[in-house]
Amino acid sequence: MDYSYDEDLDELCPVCGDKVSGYHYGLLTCESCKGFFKRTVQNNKHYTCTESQNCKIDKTQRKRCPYCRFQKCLTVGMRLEAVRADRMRGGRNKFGPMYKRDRALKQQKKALIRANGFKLETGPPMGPPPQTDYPLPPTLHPGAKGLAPAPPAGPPGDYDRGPYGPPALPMAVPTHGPLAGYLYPAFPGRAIKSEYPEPYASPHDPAPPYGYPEPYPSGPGLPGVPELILKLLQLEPDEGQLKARILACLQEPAKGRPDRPTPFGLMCKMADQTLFSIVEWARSCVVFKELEVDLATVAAQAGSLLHSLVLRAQELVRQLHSLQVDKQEFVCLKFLILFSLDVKFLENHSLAKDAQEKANAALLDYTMCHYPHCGDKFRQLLLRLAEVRSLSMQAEEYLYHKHLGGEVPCNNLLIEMLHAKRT
DNA sequence: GTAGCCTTGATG
DNA sequence: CATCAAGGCTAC
Repeated sequence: MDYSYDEDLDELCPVCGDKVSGYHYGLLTCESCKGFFKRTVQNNKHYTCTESQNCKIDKTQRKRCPYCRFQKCLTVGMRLEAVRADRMRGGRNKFGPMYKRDRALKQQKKALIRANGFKLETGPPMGPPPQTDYPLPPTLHPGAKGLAPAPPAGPPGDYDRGPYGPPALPMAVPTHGPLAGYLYPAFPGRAIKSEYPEPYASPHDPAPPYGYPEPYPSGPGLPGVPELILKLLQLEPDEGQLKARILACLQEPAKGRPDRPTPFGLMCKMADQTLFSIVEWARSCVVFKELEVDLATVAAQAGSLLHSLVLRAQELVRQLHSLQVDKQEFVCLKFLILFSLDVKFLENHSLAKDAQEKANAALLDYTMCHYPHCGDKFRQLLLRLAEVRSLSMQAEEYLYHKHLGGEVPCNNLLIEMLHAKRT
């Protein structure tokens, strides 16, 4: 039989990479993941992972870990609400218009790519095909202005919203938390015909801003997530690995210094390991690879007090927590910091400026699309960004001051970078 | 339990 | 009436 959407049939399932058979529970997936998702939700199944909850899910291994498979289903955006509590067959649900828009958008994208000769770049060879053809004009972003396939198609306050306000975004699903929150407790309301019956079909507890167990929650066409954000998400380092590395480093006895490490010494070690990770990330970051920098002399000045820096940093963290920064926003902020335009003698300034503008636009798009009830979020995020920059400059001053006094205990990447900035 | 195929039924 | 995304069935 011929599918009228055969244009989409060459797409691959965002969960396992198998061939897509149509829209199922919110997005294009294969037949097997459709069935798996249905069985899991209908039968209120709870799985456990015997590994570290980040098993690779592909066509050949998808049966090995149902826990991670289901997590991935949620992460890429499959909708619990689309599984019918009353098991009513046939008909259509309220996702119909969303599917229609998504199809239209895909067609539009393809037409544009054909017309402009855009090269479809495939992401790194991991997980399912990311299909993040990121060099797309911003006009293709799911806009905040309605044109687009914004998944929360309905009015604010409907099925996409958890009890605390933030939408049940694919990415906002807590991937480590107990699964209890996501399933219908054995379909308590059999009489309910609706596909979006319980408020607890949405996660109660939005993912903590910085604890992301899943390194690559990729998914083609995550509805409402701008392409740049998808690309950045793919580049995210594995939080677990980073923590383990920092921890291992802290437990290592310092060479040639048998005395007990001071808190400041420990902080330097942590900063060093974190910096390694940031440098790794930056080196792999889109656009950043193309920058050329001519380093200049920076005047040294005396630093300020560590105590006030720590207090300010704590306050900043508190504010970020209360803002409920999600992962999409987090990667955007990181990218914006990387492309701060205050680097002197940056040669291709326009490239950096362009990258920053794109990231700004993506962030604005994203926050307006997903947090429309919180119209101020974009501005709030930028304010925090300014605070991050200010804090980092003062921390740098402080460190340099300590370094000149011979007080920085480790000869490390941190100091190398300080020197690089000041020579 | 998985996954391919079948049946159903609202929608346009 | 055709479409297509739900649920159902069943061989494996």
